[in-house]
Amino acid sequence: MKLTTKGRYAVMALADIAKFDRNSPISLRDISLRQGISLLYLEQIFSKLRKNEIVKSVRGSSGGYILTKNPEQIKLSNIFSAVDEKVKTVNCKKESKKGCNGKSSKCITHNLWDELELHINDFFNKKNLGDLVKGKNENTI
Amino acid sequence: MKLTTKGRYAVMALADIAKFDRNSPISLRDISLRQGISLLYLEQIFSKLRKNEIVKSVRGSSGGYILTKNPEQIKLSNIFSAVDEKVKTVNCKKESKKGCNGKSSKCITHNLWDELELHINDFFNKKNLGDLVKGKNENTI
DNA sequence: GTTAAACTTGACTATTTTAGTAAGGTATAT
DNA sequence: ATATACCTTACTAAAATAGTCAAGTTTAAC
Repeated sequence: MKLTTKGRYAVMALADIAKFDRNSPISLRDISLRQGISLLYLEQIFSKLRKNEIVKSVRGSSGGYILTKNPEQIKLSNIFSAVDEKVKTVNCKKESKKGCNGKSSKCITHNLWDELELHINDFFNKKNLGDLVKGKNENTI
Repeated sequence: MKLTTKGRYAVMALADIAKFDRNSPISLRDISLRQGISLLYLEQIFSKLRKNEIVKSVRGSSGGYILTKNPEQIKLSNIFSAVDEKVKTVNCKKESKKGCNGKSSKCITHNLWDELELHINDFFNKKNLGDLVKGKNENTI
C-alpha cells in the first residue's frame, strides 16, 4: 500500500507555490529545480490540476501557475482527486448486485475496507495546503 | 494508493479461520473454496503467516491451520507486517543524513506523509480479527 | 514584430510491482 | 500404504508507474 509519485509531487509542487505571494505566477521550471521533479512530469501533473481548477495558468514569458484559492481552502483530497490519486482498498464494489466474489453476499472483510477508506479520506479532507506551509520558516525546502 | 491482494487475502483467510472453532485445523483447500482465492497463492501467504507465528500448521490428512492466539489478540497490523504489506508514503527517509531530495533539509511535505502513515497504522493497530467476526451471523461469507 | 520563455498535447517506453502459476517436493493421520 | 495436506523455489503475464520525447501554441517583453 503506497502513495504514487503523482499525488506526492502534486502536493509538493502546490505547497511550493503556496509559499510565495499569491499574485505572481510561479513557473514550473522553478518548481522543478527547487523540488527536484522532472519538468516534463510536472507539466503532466499541472495539466490535470488546471483542468480541475486547482490552479490557473499565466502564459508567456514570466508566466507560470497561480493557486485559484487561498491555501487554506485547498484540501488535499481536492488535489488527489485532481491527479487521479485514489484510495483503493477493495475491488468488490462494482458488482453490487452479486456481492463481492460473485457470491450472493458481502465478503467478510468488506466493511473493514470501507472503514479504512473513510479513515484515510477523512485525513485528506481535514488537511489543506495552508497547514503545510505554516511552518515555512523552518528547516524545509 | 491501494492495498495489495496479499494483505487483503491474508485478512480474509484469517477471518475465515476465526469464524470456526479454535481447536480443529482449517485446511487451505476449504478457505480457497469459500473465499475464492487460489490455493497456491494461499500457500505462499500462509507460509509467511506461519513464520511470523500468526498461525500454526497441523500436517497430515485432516490437517490445516490454527490461529496461535485468540482473534481478539491478533491485530491487523500484525497480519500486514507478516505478509510484507506496508504503508509507504514517502521514499525520502533512508538518507536521513542528507535530507529528502539530496538537499540539506527535509522536503516541505515530509511531516505530512509521516502523519498519514501514523494515521493509517493507528487504524490497523486498533482493529483485530475479533472485530471482524463479531457479526458472523450476518450476511457475510 | 521577433523572440524566447512558458505552457499544451499526445504518444511512447523502460522498469517495477502485482498476482498469480507450475512443478516437485516432504510430513503424517488414517 | 497412501491420500491429504503442507512446503519451497522458480517462473511469468499483465498492469501500473514514472517518466521521456516530440512537436506544437501562446504571449510578455524587448
